[in-house]
Amino acid sequence: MLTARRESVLNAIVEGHIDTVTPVGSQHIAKKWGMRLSPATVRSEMAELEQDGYITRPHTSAGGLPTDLGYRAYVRQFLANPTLDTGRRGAVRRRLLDVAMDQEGWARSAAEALSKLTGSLAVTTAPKPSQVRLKRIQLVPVQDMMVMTLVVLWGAKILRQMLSLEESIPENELTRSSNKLNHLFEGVAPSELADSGVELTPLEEHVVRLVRELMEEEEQQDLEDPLLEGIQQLFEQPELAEAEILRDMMEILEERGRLKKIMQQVYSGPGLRVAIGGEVRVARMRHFSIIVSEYGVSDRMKGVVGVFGPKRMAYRRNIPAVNYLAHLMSDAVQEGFPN
Amino acid sequence: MLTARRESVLNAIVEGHIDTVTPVGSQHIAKKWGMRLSPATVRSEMAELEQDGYITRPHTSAGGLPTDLGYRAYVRQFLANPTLDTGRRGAVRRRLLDVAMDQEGWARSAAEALSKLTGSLAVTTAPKPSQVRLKRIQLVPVQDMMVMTLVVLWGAKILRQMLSLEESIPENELTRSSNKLNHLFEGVAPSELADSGVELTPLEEHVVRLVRELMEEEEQQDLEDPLLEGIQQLFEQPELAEAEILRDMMEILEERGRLKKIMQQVYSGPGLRVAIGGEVRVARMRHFSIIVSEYGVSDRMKGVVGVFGPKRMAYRRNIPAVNYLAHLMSDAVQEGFPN
DNA sequence: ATCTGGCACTCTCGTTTGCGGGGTGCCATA
DNA sequence: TATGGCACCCCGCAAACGAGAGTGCCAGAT
Repeated sequence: MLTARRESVLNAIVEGHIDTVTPVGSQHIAKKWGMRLSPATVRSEMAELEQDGYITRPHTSAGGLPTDLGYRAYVRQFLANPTLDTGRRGAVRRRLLDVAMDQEGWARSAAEALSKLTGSLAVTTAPKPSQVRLKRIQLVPVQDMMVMTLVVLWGAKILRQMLSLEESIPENELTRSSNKLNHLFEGVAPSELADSGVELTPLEEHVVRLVRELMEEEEQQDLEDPLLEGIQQLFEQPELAEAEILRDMMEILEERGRLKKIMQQVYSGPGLRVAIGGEVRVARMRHFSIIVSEYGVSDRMKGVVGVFGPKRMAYRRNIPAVNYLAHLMSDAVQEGFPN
Repeated sequence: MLTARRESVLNAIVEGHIDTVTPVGSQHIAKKWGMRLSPATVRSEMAELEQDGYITRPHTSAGGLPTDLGYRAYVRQFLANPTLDTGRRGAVRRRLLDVAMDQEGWARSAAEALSKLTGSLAVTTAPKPSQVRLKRIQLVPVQDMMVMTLVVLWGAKILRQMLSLEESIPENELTRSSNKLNHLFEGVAPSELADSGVELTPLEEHVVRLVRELMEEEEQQDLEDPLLEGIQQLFEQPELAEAEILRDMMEILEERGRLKKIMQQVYSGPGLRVAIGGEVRVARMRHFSIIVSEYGVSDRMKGVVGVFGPKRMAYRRNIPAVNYLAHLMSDAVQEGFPN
């Protein structure tokens, strides 16, 4: 049973640990408490908390450290109503609605704002339309026998691929082919990108196949690649003195794909989620937590925004911040910006 | 005076330090030497080397450590004729000439190859034409009042920028404007992108101005952004146990621009350069070295390729490797590939 | 004139030892 | 049920110590 008082003790332990990094003992808590409880009483509560799995001790007769479960109980209270204090809102909002940028720039600047707001590593993905549709194909000759295929999709995403030809093809013919394909296939989904009923030249066939492949690949990903902002802040964290933890962090951040996978595992639907340490089944995450929220217009255009840091992060501050940014970004997307 | 024997001792110290990480003492050297010299003799040579600034000692009565000057003298011998043993060449060469990729993919795969070859962090920049010339402008409507401007340059570089309009403009008019501008300005340099003598609509004026700005910005950079491959290898290096060194490294790698600036400072012209520790005037580089070579066709299309690592890196292996890759990449560029 | 062995000395590093302090668990008591 | 008291635990730090690696220098051998 997690009585009210016991929960307060747990809160004190978590927050104590968050700012001191060390295990926190009963005296500390009793003191902070305003002397309404004696250390001895706190100790007995701590014994219960340990029994129930909310805290552990690094060794007998040491202070308490929150377990994942302990953090979870602590975090619960912020998930109920995560609103950011109004003070800091203005600047961020303005920044995000102001400039005309492409999606990636926009998402990056959101990450920057979030990073400033939280003092942690912020992660965003650019908004991605749920349907990949062709906007335009452009064939640009870059050299004899070599053509760059540019594919513009709905939502201003650009794909490109080099294409080497068997024979030289004059520029105006390339233009003609571009136009023809655009006419035939404007707005189609990848699956519709096949039999048009119209005669195609070998080059055009080739291009259609290529574009289809690119679009299918694009279709399989349901998030854009994550953008990180504020890596240096992470390096300030004292836990990284531990070589092993540092290594884990590097492995997670090194390859963008890895972080993306983790976020996908965590967010699963609208609303804000927190994954604490081992809660997400990835070994390297053991010492870290991640707060993730989806943003956008569900089933039309979405992305994710979040904060990554040591388990010992400032949830109290970060959860509302992520939530606020998710709403801001959703609003922007809803109003059709950026797009 | 750096006599032959003294130089050999220096070599032994540097190589000894490279594989043991620790200061290296006279016995070690005498042993490795094949017993042709006694430790005492070596000691007296070391005393001279210290006097002349080629080595230091962490404290009295400790082994020797190469100074930047010491490394410099050591490295000199590899700069004379840096050729890679033929064994490893084939695979790399094939990889680089094989696939049809865009420049960035190509440069990245070169970095990958170099990283594999050296076991270090490899850096490349995609080849960049010395002249920025317009290939094509494309205006793509992404939404009412919002147009994406795509600018394709010679060398298949793509720039893009969102453009918000004052009034809605129908798609076919955008296409017409694209065509008109392409006709007028195909192949021009940024400076020629002004008075065409032809009447332009306000939109077209705006686009021309925008394109010019983008191209001018592009023109100012003489290198593309560096691509890194093999970061994890760096993290294996024992020097990074030192928190301060780790921090320096992060600062250097964190922002691409910083590394780019360092490389620009170092390479300054064709041929291979090595910057050892403090030789390049950047505080964070104190514990690191970088080997850089320009590649490409001078004054037409160039990039750089290099290896970054702790001062204690395997110069003997890395210098020929970088040199080989630079030649390979130059050949490829010369043959007009990639392009 | 150069190299070498010997010797005293220095400095680092790992281990051991002792101790203070923060912390606990338990019990008797208010 | 909460509290104060008390014995005890264990970590972290500092001092002490010895072993080992290495030097500088000198006197003698080549």
